[in-house]
Amino acid sequence: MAKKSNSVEFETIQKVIELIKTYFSGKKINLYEEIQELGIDLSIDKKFSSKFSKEIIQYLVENVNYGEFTTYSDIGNAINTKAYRAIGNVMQKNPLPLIIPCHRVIRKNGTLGGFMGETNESWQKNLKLNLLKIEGIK
DNA sequence: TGCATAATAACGA
DNA sequence: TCGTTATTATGCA
Repeated sequence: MAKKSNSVEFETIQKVIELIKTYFSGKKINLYEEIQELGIDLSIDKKFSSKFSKEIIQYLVENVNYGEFTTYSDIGNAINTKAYRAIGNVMQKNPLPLIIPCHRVIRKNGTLGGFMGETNESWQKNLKLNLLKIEGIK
């Protein structure tokens, strides 16, 4: 039976789940690369429209690996802007949280910042903290 | 505590 | 569409 080019085999999904399990077990893997190697198209060009947002995401997937973290101002320096709030806006629209490591972006003063649109105490923000703990950051 | 700074959503016209 | 305004996962004086 013919499968559409943009559909994904169940087997592939299982592999993705294994990757995520591996990630949560504490092993250092690059989810973005590993998942893309399974043949799933995660190209940033398709997920983000503006050049501004592409630069931010590219910086993240290329420079912030497992166990590392960055700050909103670091990203600002990297792409030559002081619009730190705009960077947060891009994160909020991240279609692939976890895979694109927006949880590794924290505030310069050491506090967490937000996650998945939430700034107050919430399960989303708590999740961010726990992800960082798993990676040995916080 | 205020202001700068860029993107985006929400409006009206 | 297009201009204006409010909002934002920030940072710094």
